[in-house]
Amino acid sequence: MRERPAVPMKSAVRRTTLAVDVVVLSPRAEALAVLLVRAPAGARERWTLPWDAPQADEGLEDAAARIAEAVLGEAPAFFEQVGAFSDAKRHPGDADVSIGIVALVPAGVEASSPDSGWFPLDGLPPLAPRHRAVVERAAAVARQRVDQSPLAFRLLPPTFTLTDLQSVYELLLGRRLHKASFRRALQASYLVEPTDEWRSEGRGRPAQLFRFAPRKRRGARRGVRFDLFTE
Amino acid sequence: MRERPAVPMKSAVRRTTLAVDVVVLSPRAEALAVLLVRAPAGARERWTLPWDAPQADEGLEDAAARIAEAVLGEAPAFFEQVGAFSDAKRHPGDADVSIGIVALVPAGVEASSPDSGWFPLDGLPPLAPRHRAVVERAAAVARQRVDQSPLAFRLLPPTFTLTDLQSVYELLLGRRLHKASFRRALQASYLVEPTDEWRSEGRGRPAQLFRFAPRKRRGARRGVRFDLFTE
DNA sequence: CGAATTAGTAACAAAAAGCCACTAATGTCA
DNA sequence: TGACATTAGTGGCTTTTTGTTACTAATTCG
Repeated sequence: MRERPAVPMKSAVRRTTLAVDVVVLSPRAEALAVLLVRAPAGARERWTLPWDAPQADEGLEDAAARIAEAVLGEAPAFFEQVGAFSDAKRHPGDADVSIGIVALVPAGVEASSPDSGWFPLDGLPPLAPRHRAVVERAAAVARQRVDQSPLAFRLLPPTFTLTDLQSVYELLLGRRLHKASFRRALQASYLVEPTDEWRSEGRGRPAQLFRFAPRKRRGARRGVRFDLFTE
Repeated sequence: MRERPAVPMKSAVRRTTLAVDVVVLSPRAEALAVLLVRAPAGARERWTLPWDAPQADEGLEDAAARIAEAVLGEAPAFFEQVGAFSDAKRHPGDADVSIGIVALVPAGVEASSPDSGWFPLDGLPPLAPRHRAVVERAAAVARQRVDQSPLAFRLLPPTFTLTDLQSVYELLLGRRLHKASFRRALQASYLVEPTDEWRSEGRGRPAQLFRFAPRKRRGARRGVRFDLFTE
């Protein structure tokens, strides 16, 4: 009856070129910043995301770790895929498909490569169109996940003040939060514990340092929230 | 100092084989179900996810639409990437990398291909290991996104009762919800509007039919919720 | 007709979040 | 040295949201 099978699963798999594009995010100078590397001479744009083709039998996250480590000197502690990008948008290596991966690095970590730099998300230099799309998606994913995953703690050193933590949340969410409410919610969550150290930052009362130490898992049996839709 | 450049972006892009694996989800018999197709004779497992290699210059979502349409007769209205899978886990076509894409179709839509069937998520037949991973990830993504995106409405016909809608939420969330709270939250969200039709389903009072018609965008200026962490 | 069944809502109680104002501990500088 | 500016941290009141119970409404079944 049918001229061809309804379920076309037998077509030969085409060979395509694949790239892993890494978006390393970190708070720099009161803004979320992306780590870019200088493009080789002759490239159309002067800066690109760190990227490479995955090696044989190398997982995508492993490839991302290797690529980020080459620029930073050490691998970030957090990675997450943000999507596969295959549209016609130009890639610096002309890869057919890019896997975008976001990595988070604490404030203060410096890149080991001199051919790299941190650029605030709202002040990026010209990038290949595909890289621009990957960065935008990565930022959107980070903002969307911030209260489903302890992302914010990956953007801070092992100990931090509660004001530091609140600043990271404000950075990701793009709005100011109320100090008392923020601390009350944090208290109820059992996510941090105080150390016995205090940091004096010039003027003002010294702040206690805390560390990320999630202890309990509350049921969180909440009703449905229809007002969180983002699309 | 270093023996090789810190930023290894010049390695030749390897050629890899790529597959798009589609997880079509729909509520069937009080459970979330996946659409599977019969594998060709000689395959190690009798069932697989619908999959294929993307054609030249075909976007990944376009490929997913084509693949799903071949089984269903029409393309689903909703697609979302759930990740790229590259680990050694075996794929039916031995693709190096799979892009997993979840598609949602309303309750009641029938497959046009006789070589296909709906299987509840907790009663799947043996699948290739990579396909099993893709299905698990797709279900996790659907569950995670249900209150950030109007997913639930994609699993229902154009008009539905509020009890239908609540049932879909309960299916996705895996727990019962309170009727009054659910309706109050829905009311406040301006996501649905009543039609002037009513449905009588055997015994009991007839229920009014509603349609998805999002009207307002509330600011949703809420504080941070630390209790929503899922990992 | 009355019991069973499903839809829909009012009203109250409990919990969470927003908000303001306060106290605490430091540095700055006249 | 002592007032003041500055940042940290908290108590407690108000407002909003959510959980819960218990009701009323409209239908079928027998």
